[in-house]
Amino acid sequence: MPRPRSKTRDELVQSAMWVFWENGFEGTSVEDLVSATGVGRGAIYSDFGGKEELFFACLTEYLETFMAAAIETLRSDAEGLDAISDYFDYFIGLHKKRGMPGPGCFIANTMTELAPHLVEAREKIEEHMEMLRRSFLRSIKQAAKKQNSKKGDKELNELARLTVISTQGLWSYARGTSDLTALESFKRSFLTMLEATLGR
Amino acid sequence: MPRPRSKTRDELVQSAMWVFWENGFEGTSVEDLVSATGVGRGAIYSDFGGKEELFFACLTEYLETFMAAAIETLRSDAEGLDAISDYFDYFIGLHKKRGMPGPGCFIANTMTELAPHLVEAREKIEEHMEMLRRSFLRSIKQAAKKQNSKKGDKELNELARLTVISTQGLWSYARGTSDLTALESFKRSFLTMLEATLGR
DNA sequence: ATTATTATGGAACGTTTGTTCCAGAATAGC
DNA sequence: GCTATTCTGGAACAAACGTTCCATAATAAT
Repeated sequence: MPRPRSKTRDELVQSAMWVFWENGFEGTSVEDLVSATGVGRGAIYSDFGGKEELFFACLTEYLETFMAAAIETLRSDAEGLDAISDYFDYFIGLHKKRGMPGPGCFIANTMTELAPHLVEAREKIEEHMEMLRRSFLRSIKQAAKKQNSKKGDKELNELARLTVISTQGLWSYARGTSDLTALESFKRSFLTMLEATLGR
Repeated sequence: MPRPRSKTRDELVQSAMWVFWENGFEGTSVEDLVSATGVGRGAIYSDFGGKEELFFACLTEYLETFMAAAIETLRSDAEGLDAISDYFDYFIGLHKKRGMPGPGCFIANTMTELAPHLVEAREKIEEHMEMLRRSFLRSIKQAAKKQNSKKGDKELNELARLTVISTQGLWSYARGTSDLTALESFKRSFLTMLEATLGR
């Protein structure tokens, strides 16, 4: 008996996600969202309550779909540094598809724009960073074992966090340059560094 | 004969710089600037023409004073990796003084927020990144020589760029965490990695 | 003191912002 | 075909935005 929706809630979130990802929270107006999603203002407010709630729904969607798939590359077939290489390829592939300067990482963008002033955003981001760090740690431990590394647990943990932070830097950098090869070059150098460091 | 200024143009830029640095371009209203600088709206428009022009003046000020001093740490007394360590300390010291979550790096913030959509910002940033890369390269070459590294010029160049990107990641990260020790930990790990990589 | 000159800061501008609201459109069951 | 239900999208809103403008204040020169 209800009138059917032209777009489901999930479809709306997915369309809006790209807009927020590219332009940030402040850089996106509700008008932008309306014209990008093809949905009326009423729908946004009846479904989410406001721009900020929609933004957080998009952030969650990003974590649960896009980012989850990226992390999945760290847990699938490849092992050790090869897995980390796959993680890079996943993001670089996106930028190859979307063109440069690219969208970067939605989480990294939000960290820069909102985290200092919005506790809610900061908590969500810190939680995600922890998950990413643990996934990197797993691959790094595999690599350390394979190389008979003498590094202790504490050092491997620090390397995992360093990988998280450096990686966020790369995705930020991807928003500021037109040079796609810089991303490939970073990946190569970073893996070389990791290998050299573990081989001690 | 003219009425003297309550604040010189340079003082205005310096006050405004901190506001833009903390809150970004979109996140800062002209009202914010007025109350932060203690200057009337008229002054902003007669001196700069508008919000965007003032923003770029602040970006330039940041590069010429704050960032120039940071790069100076790479060229002064310390050599090789010690110089890079000093560069880290310079920024970490700022965050120690200002409190966490910190302001990060004005350039890195602008790269994330404006670079994809504003060519003018992108060019200014790319130019600065090049300068920073060359400065890192100088220190890295010193370190390579000291360690009798077998790395070729191409690899050292890639390491310098990686250092730029990773570092930007750290300053972004500083906006999203309350944990100051994470910055110190990153510095330590990163220098360890650089040393291990060069010693090959 | 008077005048000439220039910065000042608040009033007022038209837009654009995020949000609210509701008449009407669109379907499912009868 | 009619009714009940609920989603739709544009009209309308106050607030905030960036910007313009000008009477006023404040000095330096006369």
